[in-house]
Amino acid sequence: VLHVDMDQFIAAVEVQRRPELTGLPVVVGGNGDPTERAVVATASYEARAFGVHSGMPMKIAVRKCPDAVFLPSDHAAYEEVSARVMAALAAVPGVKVEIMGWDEAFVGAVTDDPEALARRLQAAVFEATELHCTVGIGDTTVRAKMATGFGKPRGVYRLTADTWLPVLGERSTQALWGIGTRTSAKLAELGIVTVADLAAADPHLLAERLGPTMGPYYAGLGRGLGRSEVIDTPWVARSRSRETTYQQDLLTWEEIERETEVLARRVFDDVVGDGRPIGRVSVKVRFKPFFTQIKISKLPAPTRDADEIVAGALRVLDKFDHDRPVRLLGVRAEFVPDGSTDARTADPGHRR
DNA sequence: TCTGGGGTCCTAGGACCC
DNA sequence: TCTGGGGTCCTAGGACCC
Repeated sequence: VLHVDMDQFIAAVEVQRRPELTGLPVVVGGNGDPTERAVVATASYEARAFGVHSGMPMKIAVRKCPDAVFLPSDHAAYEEVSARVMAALAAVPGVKVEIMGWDEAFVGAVTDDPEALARRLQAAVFEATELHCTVGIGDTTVRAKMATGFGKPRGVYRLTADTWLPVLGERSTQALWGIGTRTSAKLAELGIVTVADLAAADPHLLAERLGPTMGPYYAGLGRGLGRSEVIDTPWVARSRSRETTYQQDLLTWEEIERETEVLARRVFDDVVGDGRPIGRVSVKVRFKPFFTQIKISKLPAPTRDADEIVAGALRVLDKFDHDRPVRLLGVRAEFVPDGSTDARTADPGHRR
């Protein structure tokens, strides 16, 4: 299993089409206006030196680095480059490609020389895009994914069953793919702090404290265990959603209903081409100052009709408090589940 | 200090039925 | 009048990822 991850993807795309930005602090996020409610999608290395990082509110970023170049996030541009990256990978003979996001993919192959294959993948991506990537190698998706971090930038790195603990054993469990701050804190309460601790933990205890599926999964994660096959069948989306943070809080219920309808129609536009019916609709409301609730409801019957999706969203919306300022609204439509299960589902925690 | 947008899956509890 | 055990469906909330 190889994990291909583009280096500084968004910043690299932006600098590539504006070479005059080379060497400058560049911050991409929102619509490029750092006075608005938005967060940083990517900061160039030069901007990072000022303490700017992705996820940071743009308002904070401009305070830390007032001279940075602020650019709007341009999804269409990143998608176009991403498609070329994925096509270049898929064109390498003898590989399977599993796309994991705009800028990363697993590549499966049978080879005696995975490092040589990794270099071939890097060359193929560079030829197609003139952009650089890093390749991690492992015998599971977890080992390959974790290896990538050690190869950045432009490198190749391999993790094996033998090197997993020597390399990662002393790191915090939070370094692992699929363990964030919450789970890391829960594990710490059990005395499990490092990857080595987790590797040695009792799966039964973890099942008791973290759930019958996730507990044993985390125990395996500590040892680098995971899926060893790359699945190249196209991903079938479970849902589509649209959400908006308003620059000014919405204050009247009429306005909140109007905006919910706008979002619901946008979701309809996204799903109409798919052909599959919608079975459930959910609405997300973020109240002032930052309290978020999601409510969901099954539709009376599966539908492909715009008005029924809108009506469903408005029925769900009506269950929220009517008299509080709203800073975000979201609408999600779920396709009717089709019963057949994707093998990726056997790999809990991430998108599989 | 102010916290985006788009996704996936797991867990737990209540309602309801036999 | 007070009550077990098992199962399914539904929704809310949580956690994580890119």
